[in-house]
Amino acid sequence: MYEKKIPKDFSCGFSVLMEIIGGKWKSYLLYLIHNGVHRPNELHKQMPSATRRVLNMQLRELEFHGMVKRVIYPELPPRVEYFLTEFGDSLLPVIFEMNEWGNNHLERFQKLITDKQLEAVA
Amino acid sequence: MYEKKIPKDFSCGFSVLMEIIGGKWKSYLLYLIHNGVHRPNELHKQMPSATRRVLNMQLRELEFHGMVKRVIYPELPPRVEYFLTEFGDSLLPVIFEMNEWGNNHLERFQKLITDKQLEAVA
DNA sequence: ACGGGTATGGATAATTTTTTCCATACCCTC
DNA sequence: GAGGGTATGGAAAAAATTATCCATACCCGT
Repeated sequence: MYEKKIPKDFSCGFSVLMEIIGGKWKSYLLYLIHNGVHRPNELHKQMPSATRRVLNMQLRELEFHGMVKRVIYPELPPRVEYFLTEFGDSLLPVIFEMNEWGNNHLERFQKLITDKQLEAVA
Repeated sequence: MYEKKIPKDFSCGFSVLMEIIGGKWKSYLLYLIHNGVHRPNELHKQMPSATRRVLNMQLRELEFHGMVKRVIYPELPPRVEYFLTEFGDSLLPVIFEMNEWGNNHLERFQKLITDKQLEAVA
């Protein structure tokens, strides 16, 4: 386990939220689980560009933070399913609003990026 | 200037938002500028644990993304002030909602962190 | 026995972000 | 001219995050 060297300051709500959903795939994981994708392998199929390794790690962090619950079925082959907790559910409206703001300015932002790349080429 | 090697995917609103406010001090910068702290040195005094270097870099990114406007006064000693753009203003409600969610769960989260540290010591 | 399915994690490399250190340039006051 | 104020950025180190590679273990069907 990696030990952080610079202590983080969780004195404001924003920093807490960022600690919980700051990971590269976390918000998408929450979204997919909310949408009925519960098993690790299924989640991976929905986001092939992520590694199983990273998904497992971020899922465990989400579990540690109380956003998802990991249910192990005593079967063979092994089956595991993740579900949102009540805590995790409460986060969805925030994620949706964040996503909505971004969508409202998506084109403008993409144009910005494109123009910058053109400029770099020229 | 640092060139990214892994291209980012800005196809969803969430990723756009995270690109804009994902930096360690960016949301706090926006908040302070909104609250009337406009000059770089004043901003630094409000967040002493950040370096002037980092603040400058993140301010330039916020400017590039169109969230703040940098105004240079042709005076001596030099004076520079940052202001939120209309674009930046539209982001504030989202930041406030993120912060509010975190505040509502602040104690629970901090207890989680504390317990983990105690566990590590034991 | 081999290939495929499930789920997971160690070790290390690569990438990205942030920090640290030091440098510039100009003006003012003492 | 020494010390303070303003604003800014290069170079490199440190820290944090993510990616890559390979390994485990068990079961099923062929």
